[in-house]
Amino acid sequence: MPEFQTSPGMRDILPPESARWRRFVSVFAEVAEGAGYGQVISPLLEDLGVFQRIGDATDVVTKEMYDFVDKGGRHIALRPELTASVCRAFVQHRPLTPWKVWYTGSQFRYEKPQRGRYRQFDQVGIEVLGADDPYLDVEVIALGWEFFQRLGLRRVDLLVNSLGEPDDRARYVEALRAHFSANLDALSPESRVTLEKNPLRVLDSKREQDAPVVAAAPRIADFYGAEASAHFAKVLEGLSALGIPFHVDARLVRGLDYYRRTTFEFQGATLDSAQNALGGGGRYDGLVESLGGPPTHGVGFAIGLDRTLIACDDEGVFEPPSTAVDVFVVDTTGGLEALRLTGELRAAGIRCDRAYESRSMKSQMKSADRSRAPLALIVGTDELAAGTVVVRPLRAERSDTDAPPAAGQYSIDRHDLIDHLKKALP
RNA sequence: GUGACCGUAGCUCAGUAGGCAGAGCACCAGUUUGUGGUACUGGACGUCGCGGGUUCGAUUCCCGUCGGUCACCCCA
Repeated sequence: MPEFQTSPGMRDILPPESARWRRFVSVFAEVAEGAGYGQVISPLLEDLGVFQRIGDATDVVTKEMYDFVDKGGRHIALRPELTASVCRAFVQHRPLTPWKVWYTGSQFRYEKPQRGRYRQFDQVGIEVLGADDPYLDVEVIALGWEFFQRLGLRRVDLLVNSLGEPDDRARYVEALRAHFSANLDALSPESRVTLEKNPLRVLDSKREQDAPVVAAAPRIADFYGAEASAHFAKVLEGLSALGIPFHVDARLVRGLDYYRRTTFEFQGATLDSAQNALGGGGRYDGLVESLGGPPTHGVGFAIGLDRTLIACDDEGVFEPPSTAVDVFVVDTTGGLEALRLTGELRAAGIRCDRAYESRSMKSQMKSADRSRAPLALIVGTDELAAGTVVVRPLRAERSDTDAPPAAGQYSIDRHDLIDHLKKALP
């Protein structure tokens, strides 16, 4: 074991997986920018208070934040999520509304790591600030759905719910508290603790013991006022109009307290229930205000890279992209010619690699094969003297084992090489 | 934070009732004096996660610790 390794819950993303990450983000950028969303790049660090406004009943804020006092005495936190940062940026810069933005980046939560759950994790997401249209909720959900489709995922379930207006929600929480308190004996000890802090979360319990009491709990739908009912009905109408399959899950409550009215979650059907949330979001009217801004509507979602990529693996879609170069230069004259040639080729936009340390031709050809380049360019003493280069197609089936080793290759004048390659390469 | 299981080569894993550390794959080289897939031959690679204890002797037994996986919790 090396002396130094990554901290718990932190990882290195190496090639070729790193190329897949980059493409993941670029696919998301295409979806978002194709709908008029611009990218926000916000700092990794924020004043601790920005996140404390999210709510003091959420573990993300109370137990899981990386925070410290900087050299200037400021109390700083590594961002545990991005919605609060976006809202802070909105309050600070006051852009025109509706403000439609997308983002990507690392977030930090001090949790015990598991598969699909890391202390530094990446998300992509969108937020829209300053519009109350229920069809906007639908647009936001549809963009998330579209993104999963583009990745090739087919086994993603969309769950939607409404938490009602703040008043509705407050009355519902009281009803829940009453219900669970009356059935305290039947609840698991863990849920009794949860009940004290946040009765909504008890609905989320995965313990079998809690199932009967949870099933008998009051339904949020019975507490909607006229406004919330109308908004939710329009959301469902819009989803149906777009042909996006969904089901309403009255027990869907999200972990962050700021959600109101619409909430939704994308679940990977191939994942175990413990870590099956690929992404989620909802409407959070009121968050901007709590950060010192004007009353502002907000809606958005975030999608986790790790879990979504695990789902892609499970479904066998969105493979890592090939990072192969176009040609591989083999130089048996000492390497200076390879240095010149790769420089010229790269300047001409031809992607190329080479071998080093003056290895044998056999060894260099082996490297060429491994590089997955379609062509090898071979320069030996004869070619160097004659001003030519041998072009050898690689990766072809060499079924004819009796053919001479050099079959299929050809020599070309050094001056014609770049033009020739530009035509020969796909 | 709680609980269970696991840490031996770059990777996947054997193994030792406590006595010089193993395989397959991968890597390097040769068989092939200028040519990549197969085959054969050879080579390099380990503080057996770390620290302490017991012992003549510990990778093996005991304790601790760090790391990983899984479940709870939480969430992406």
